[in-house]
Amino acid sequence: MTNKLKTVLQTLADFDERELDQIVNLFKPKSVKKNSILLHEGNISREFYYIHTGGLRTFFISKNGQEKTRYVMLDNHIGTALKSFISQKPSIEFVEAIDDTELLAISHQDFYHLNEEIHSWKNFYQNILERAYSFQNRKIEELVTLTAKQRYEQLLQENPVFIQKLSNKVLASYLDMREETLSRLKSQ
Amino acid sequence: MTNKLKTVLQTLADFDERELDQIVNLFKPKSVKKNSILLHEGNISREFYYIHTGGLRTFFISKNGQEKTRYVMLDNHIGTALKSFISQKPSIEFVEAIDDTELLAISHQDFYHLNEEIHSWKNFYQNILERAYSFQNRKIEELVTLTAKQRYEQLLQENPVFIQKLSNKVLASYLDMREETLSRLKSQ
DNA sequence: CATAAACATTGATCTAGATCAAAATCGATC
DNA sequence: GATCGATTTTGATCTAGATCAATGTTTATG
Repeated sequence: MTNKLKTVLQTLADFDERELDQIVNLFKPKSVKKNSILLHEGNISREFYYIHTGGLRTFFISKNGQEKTRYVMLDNHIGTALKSFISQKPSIEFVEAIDDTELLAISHQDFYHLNEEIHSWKNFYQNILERAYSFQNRKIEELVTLTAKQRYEQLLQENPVFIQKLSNKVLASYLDMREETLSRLKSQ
Repeated sequence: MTNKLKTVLQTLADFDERELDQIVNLFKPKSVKKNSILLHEGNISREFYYIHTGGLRTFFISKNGQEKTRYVMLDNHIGTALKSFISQKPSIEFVEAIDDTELLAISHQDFYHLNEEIHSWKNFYQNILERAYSFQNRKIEELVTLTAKQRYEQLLQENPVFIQKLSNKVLASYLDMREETLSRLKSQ
């Protein structure tokens, strides 16, 4: 499990073997059941995750009670409720397991501590932030230029695994449409 | 003009006086006329701006030819077409002066060079990225949870200067609605 | 200053996707 | 494996905001 994590870390910054060992030792294994909540709205996001198997999603609940999925992490991906993790202020987002999940978690404290201990960790974090920014940049473009159908078809092309692994309910909220609309799009 | 820039820089990271001098010397003054294009779609974003007076916006053009304003910088704010600036790949965004504008610009080369020369510059850049991420995070929340009217009213409350300084055309595209819709909301 | 071009307003109509409602299917638990 | 709750599908209707169109109003340019 930690070997795969090392590979992922190396794609994001230039660590030597000793540094990688030091880093992955700070990632603690965790098993969570489907539908369990790892972070509840109002609490501070204090962990950063690497997903070994299964998956997590972050979502928030709108004024009129609808769940809005912001981000999905599947096998071999990393992430967390980033806004609260950055600011260490209460999160408006939940983090939830969308499946039985095996993951590795590093605490916020250890994460920031690595900034001082390992020079490349700053580059790693910078890289995470740049990617998170670009991801959202694209999401905004999609929201303001594409129809529901186009958003669905683009995901089908670029990330079909999402459509296999997510429930319609979650997938619809990720694509910013109602379940009924997604159901109709699928049956075309 | 450079003194105000120093103040802004200091709110974002911890620089000493010597470092500030070194930094602001890399920012070159520029005067641009209203409606002039500082960055054209397809070109690489090679400058980062501090706006002294006037304002810039970034926008892109959708498949069906509509302008979509992503980001607006007014007096004493900083920014650029960030995605292309980060990746140094061709931009899908334009940068345009929304008014006659006096600004200071630092080149991408100098900007990244400062990463090696001034330790706190990494923190500065990290801070910029965190803010850019959070800004977009919020924008997505607004797009998926608020009505056109609510988005307009929120901006009226939080940033009325935008409503004074932007043309209806630009403001409407910033709020993701048509000019006609904005016009109707304003006259209520 | 005149004239064209860009921008803003107002009204009428249209439509993508939401909402409401009910039936059908799936899946966890005893 | 029967049962209850959650999820998905299907149909009917509604609506926020887009689109289309015409007119009024600023603003740039020779």
